[in-house]
Amino acid sequence: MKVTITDVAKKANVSKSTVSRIMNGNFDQNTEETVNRVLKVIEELDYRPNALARSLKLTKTNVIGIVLSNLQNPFWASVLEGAEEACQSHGYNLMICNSNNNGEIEKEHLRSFEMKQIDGLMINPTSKNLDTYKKMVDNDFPFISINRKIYGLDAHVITVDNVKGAKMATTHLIRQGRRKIAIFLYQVEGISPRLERLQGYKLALIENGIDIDPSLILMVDEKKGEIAKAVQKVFSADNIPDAIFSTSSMMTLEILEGISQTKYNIPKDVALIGYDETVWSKHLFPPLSTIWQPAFEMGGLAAKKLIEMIETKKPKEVLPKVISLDPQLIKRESCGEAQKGGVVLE
Amino acid sequence: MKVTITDVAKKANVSKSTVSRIMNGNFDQNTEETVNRVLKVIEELDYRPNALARSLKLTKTNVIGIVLSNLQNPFWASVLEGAEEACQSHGYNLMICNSNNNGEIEKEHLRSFEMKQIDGLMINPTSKNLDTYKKMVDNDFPFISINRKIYGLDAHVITVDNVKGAKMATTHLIRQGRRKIAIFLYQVEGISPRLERLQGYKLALIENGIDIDPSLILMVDEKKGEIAKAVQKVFSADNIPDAIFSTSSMMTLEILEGISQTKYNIPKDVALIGYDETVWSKHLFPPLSTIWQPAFEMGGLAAKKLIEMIETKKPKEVLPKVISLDPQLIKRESCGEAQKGGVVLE
DNA sequence: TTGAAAGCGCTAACAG
DNA sequence: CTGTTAGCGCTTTCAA
Repeated sequence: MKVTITDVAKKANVSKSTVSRIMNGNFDQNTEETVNRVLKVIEELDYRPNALARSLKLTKTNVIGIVLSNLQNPFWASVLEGAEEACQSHGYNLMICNSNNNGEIEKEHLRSFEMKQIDGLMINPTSKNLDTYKKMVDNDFPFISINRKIYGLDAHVITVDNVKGAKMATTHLIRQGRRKIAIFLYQVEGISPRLERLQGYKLALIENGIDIDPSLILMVDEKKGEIAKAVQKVFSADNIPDAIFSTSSMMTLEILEGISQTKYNIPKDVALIGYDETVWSKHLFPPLSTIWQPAFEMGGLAAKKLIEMIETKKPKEVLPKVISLDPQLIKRESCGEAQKGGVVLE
Repeated sequence: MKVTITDVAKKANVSKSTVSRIMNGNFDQNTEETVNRVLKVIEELDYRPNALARSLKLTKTNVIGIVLSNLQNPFWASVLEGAEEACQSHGYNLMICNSNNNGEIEKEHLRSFEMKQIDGLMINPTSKNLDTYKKMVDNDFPFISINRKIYGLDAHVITVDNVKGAKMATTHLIRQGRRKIAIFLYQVEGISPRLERLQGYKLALIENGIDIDPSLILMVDEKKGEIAKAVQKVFSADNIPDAIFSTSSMMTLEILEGISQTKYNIPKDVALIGYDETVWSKHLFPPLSTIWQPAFEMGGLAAKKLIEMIETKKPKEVLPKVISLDPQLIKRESCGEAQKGGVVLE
């Protein structure tokens, strides 16, 4: 049924080796006449080499695995697109799976990927399978972490500078005259962007001589409705914030909704800035200030680096191990100063 | 280096066949003693079968390919998540690629997928490679089209009823008292959802005794800025619409922006309804009425159907060939009637 | 310049 | 109940 290299060889009256050579572009090892004849047969038979057999022999699949945790978040959709584009242009295919931030599921996926003999792995790690990550790195398996650092493991990682981003956001609020700045965070759980955004927030306050008020640090569960609760709580407390720093784009929408159910007004009573610029940020009411992250670029860089690690066969020698990209502040009306003409990059 | 079935066999003092049988769960073909011994060695050696070798032998990879065109669009992100989840729960891996709606790129991806011996394909087809799709279907290769029908090809397809959705949207506008309803569409180019949404729009008008005004049918290029131009054009023409039906979520944001630059007000002067409910719809100003589509479900169903086609080995006998899911109307303030309490499903 | 043969790691008759 | 063997489709030495 399917046409194999043997079929081509027979029809062209040559051996499989010859076909193989020609398929792989070693034209100068054969007479022009044979080359043309074989090429013609390949065309006629519409022969496509079985990548499985080839990979088995070469122990190289040209497949890269990527495990992400939330494609609803446009940040990750962009990362994926960036990674896909880079893979494609370098001749690799992408095998994707979704961990949903669940360590068990992640572990299974990694196992499955390994059996499928992927050439390398890009991951937004749950951070719950340190031993597994470590084994890969130790075994010189090409591995790169995207967005999250893995504490206690000297792995390749590419992130956006979260301390910087959070500092920019918080500082912007301070410059707009706000002092009682609340931060909304998902439970930190040792996840580096969360830790670092909190740190950036604190640094900005300290640098500006503002005391850190623990009641303004809102750690919420990722469960539905938790954010609304937190908003309600903070606005019925003694110390009502005059600004909110939301550390995730999905969270921001819920905060907006929560605030709309209070008597407080954005930005008059409370300024709001969100992490992650999105297509909808500027269309919110009021238009939302955000921290933009180079997501597409990050995905692309991660893929390129991984491919370099794969192709040099010396993952550990591909430097630098840590790449940290720069975020940007996008100022809009939600922080209190109507920017005529819309966006202002700092 | 890597541990193979031979290593396990040697260490357990059995043949490869025995190990293979046990790996595949045929426990009753061996004495309990052997089974345990082999299992123990497998564990000790941390043996993971090479899926490449297995697939080569079995001509079955448990890999499904998916080609999409735009992950930025949350609709597709949801489809992908749905598909991924179904694959995962049925023991399949997903290989993903992005055609960017480009026929050439799509063709290359399909070729690459074929060589990688994927078991089946889900695709949002560009519709530019009819011959390729046809060959797959004719060869009994498991193939399913998502969201777009492929005219002239009797392939499996799963869509959301676009005529119905567009009719619901348009009818809603009419019921709100609007008569001069404009529709914004990307160039149709034989793409079924676009054709059908236009058709649904027309049907609604006809059923309500409203003449179709060609000047209110705005076909725009997918290039940046084209929508803004179209908005400007329509609002400086003689026949200014009192409602707009936007047929894509990204488009809607641009229309909103365009309108904000006119003197017209939503919903007072012009009502707006968008295709595709998104996380941000209800946070726009004013909150946007939309047509919701079961994207996650569609992805999941497509994957399950494909898997059935794969596993029965009789793709053509898996019925029905065409699945059409139902959209829903979500009413919000952008169409002119403030809905207290927010969402109202019809 | 070309071919024969071995082997990548696995499965599945078939035989015992 | 278990082992021997052939072979999936390819690449690559080695020899001619």
